[in-house]
Amino acid sequence: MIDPLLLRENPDLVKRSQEARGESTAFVDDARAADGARRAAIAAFESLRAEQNAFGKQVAKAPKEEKAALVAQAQELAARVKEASSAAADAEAAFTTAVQRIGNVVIDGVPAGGEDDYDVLREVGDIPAFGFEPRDHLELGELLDAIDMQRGAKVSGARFHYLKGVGARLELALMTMGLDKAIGAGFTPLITPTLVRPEIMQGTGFLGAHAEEIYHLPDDDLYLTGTSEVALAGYHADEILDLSNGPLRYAGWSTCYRREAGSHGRDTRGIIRVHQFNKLEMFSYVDPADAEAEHERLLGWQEDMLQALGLAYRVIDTAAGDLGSSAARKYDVEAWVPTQEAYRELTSTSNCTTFQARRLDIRHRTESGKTAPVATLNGTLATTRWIVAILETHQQADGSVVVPEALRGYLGGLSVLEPVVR
RNA sequence: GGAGACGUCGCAUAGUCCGGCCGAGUGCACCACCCUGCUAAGGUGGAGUCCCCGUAAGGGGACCAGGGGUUCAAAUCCCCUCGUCUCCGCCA
Repeated sequence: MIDPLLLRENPDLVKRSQEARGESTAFVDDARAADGARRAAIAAFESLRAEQNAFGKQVAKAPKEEKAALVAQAQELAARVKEASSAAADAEAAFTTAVQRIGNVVIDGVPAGGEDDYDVLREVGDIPAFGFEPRDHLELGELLDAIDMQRGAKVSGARFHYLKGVGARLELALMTMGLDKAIGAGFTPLITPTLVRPEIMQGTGFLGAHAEEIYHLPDDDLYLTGTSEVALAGYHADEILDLSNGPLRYAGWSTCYRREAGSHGRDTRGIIRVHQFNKLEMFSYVDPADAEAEHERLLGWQEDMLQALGLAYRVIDTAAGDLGSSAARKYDVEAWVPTQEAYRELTSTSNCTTFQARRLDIRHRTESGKTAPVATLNGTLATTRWIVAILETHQQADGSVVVPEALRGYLGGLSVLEPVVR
């Protein structure tokens, strides 16, 4: 949720943000009108309530013989209070609905427009060249007996897979390498719940435009998380944090579930787009003044990972229209996937400024002693999908795959993954 | 799955039976000051969160797990939900 004060005092800024996102500026006017109506309704209720409170004290103190008359009077007042109270509650709800239609105010410099309007910030690493026809990750995965899509489909359906043998080890190695990276940077490891309550899913902003992407268990009214961000953001919901010693940083390790509704036919081959995968996610709670610097730090750690794995990649500054409602800026790191001759997203890091924290009621105490919403940021350090880029980038003519040096320690010293003869 | 107990301001608790004098007492912790010849003890005062009006000083409202109800009036009575604990049963 955006800052109601900003809406009141600088609606034009909010409108410009909406325009950059390609969304309606009318939402801003609607929300402002709802804000005015809400405040008027609250004022009306509160003055009536004050009257009732004062009157109630008189009734309590009054001698017996006068009580009956006073109570009769109070009854009438009570009816008016009740009416004003529900009017105020309605106005409050209307305001909340209106303000929640507005996305986070994008940061200056974020390119306007939609999915294809990103800025490329930099390209790093050499695009691999092969003296042979490179195999795609699934062909390699099957040669190595590392990925089994057929059995995944048999057991769970399309877009499910088994990681087997070196495939399973590779994923654990990546995740563990990411975890070590995070721990080195001062993150606290956290293995998170993957089923969460509606209010947490709502609070993190995933029940809006992306609702159809999310698995829901109606019998228990719980949602399966599509990213550990949900549980990591919910972790400190309704709390006042102490940030006087710097940011609170968590590295969440969890399985993620996505319905992939609306992506039928896209990335149907292999493990690029699957319903269930694992992810190691950084999550920071910071003083809003430090948010943009933290964002750069998260991006830096992500790039360290890709560089250590010998992957060619580029960093893009995602356009406003492709941000999602909570983010004010988002950088994606995309690795080169040789057989697709394209960069594909491996990580994403978002600065949600105070937007997410406001909804989840996460605050910190400022130097003046007042409370204020914190800023939240998240960023990926490893996921199942990375296996795609690693296998394809480091493959050799015989179908074997050279293990990047940085990963060998996590694979018991294994330096080459060899095809399995069956 | 069955039975029961409980959920109060950072922590620990009082208040709930008998509704109004309870936004709420006490202890610890905390902050300021005072006192004390020293890492202890004592004294005085302060201190919750959110919202509304106001430039401000200040005023007002809400909040006793959450939601609803009864009532002129609810921490207190009733209902539902969530959570914690204990016992029994069951289980990968």
